[in-house]
Amino acid sequence: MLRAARDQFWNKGYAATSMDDLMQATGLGKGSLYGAFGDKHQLFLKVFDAYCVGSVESVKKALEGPDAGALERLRQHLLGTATGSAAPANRRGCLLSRGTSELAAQDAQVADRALETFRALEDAFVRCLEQARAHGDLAPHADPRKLGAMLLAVQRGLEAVGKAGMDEATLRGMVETAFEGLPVAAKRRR
Amino acid sequence: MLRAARDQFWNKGYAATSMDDLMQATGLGKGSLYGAFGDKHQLFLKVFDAYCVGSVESVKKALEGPDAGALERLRQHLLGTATGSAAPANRRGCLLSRGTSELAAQDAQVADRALETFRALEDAFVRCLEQARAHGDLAPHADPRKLGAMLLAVQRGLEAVGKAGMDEATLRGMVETAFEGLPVAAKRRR
DNA sequence: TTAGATATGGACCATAAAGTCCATAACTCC
DNA sequence: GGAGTTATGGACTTTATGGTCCATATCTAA
Repeated sequence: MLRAARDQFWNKGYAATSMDDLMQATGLGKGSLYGAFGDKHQLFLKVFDAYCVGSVESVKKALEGPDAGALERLRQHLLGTATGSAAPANRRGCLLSRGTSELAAQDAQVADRALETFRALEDAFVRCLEQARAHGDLAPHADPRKLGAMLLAVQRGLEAVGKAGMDEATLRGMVETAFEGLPVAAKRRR
Repeated sequence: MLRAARDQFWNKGYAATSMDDLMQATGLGKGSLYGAFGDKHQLFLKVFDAYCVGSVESVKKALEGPDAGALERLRQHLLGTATGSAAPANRRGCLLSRGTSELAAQDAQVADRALETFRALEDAFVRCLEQARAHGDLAPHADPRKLGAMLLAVQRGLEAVGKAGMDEATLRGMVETAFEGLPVAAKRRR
């Protein structure tokens, strides 16, 4: 039920989604919607929050695993974002981006929730990079925090340019290039 | 006059901006607006297009110069984006991002214009990186195209997370980290 | 000055919006 | 099964919206 509302906001944006759209999408009457959520804005917050929770959860799940494959997991995850952001099917992009872009400037609740989510995504990246460093895939002097933040920027950038229709190869190339810049452990000469 | 309309769209978004807002902002009557632009959508396209032209132009201007300082110019430019995206004053972000996020999925004209603009920005970065390579600030094997694309992703990412209120230090750190990953010319030992 | 053309403002219209309200339906618990 | 309570749908109200239309103002050119 929240999923139907989410899809409406996701496809059309907040301002362009009317309560009638939401009624039709959810199959609920007006009284029920207002009774359960208060108003459009609160309903959006509920939906947005659920989306943020789900996003962070799924990223964490995708990145968790042993130290050995950590760097490769992260790489594959970002390549997946690239492919996903480019797919014409997925033209609506990401609700986190869309909601932030449309509302954050004038809605502190949305901005706060978005910031928290970005930080959580960054943290997930950072943890993965720490594992990679521990395993020796990353140089000992590498700074997982800074690298994680940088990769978050890349990921959000993929989203942004993907929505304009940038081709998949370019998006994947962005990820590859960012990864090529990571400080790898010095190769031992023997 | 277009500037007033632009600021409305910029501050409130496309759907949330009413023709009354535009009338009030521009000081024009309804007949004039419709007579001159057709409708709200066409007016937005005009505004959006002007914004894209202006953005590309100003980036090109900021990056142009001799080979010697090219890499540093690019670095400073991106650091400027970081600071600008973080500034609470500039909370509305960038109209290119906002418009793309809100409309690109359902409006091919906006998507096309945005894509063209992203490509132009990338090109400007690429040219700058070519200069840097020619001057020896970048390794001979560096691929300016791929690096430029990656930096574009970083830049758009700054925008995205900045709108959520991410702090300036983190944003600038993202840029610094991305630059630390660029392939520099091997240091000569003598 | 003036006839023709064009630009302008705002009254006006039909529609769609967010939100209220209430008669009824569906549950709960004895 | 029935009294009391809560959830539900949708008619309704008010306001705002995008867009049309036209009387008037302003310009142009001879």
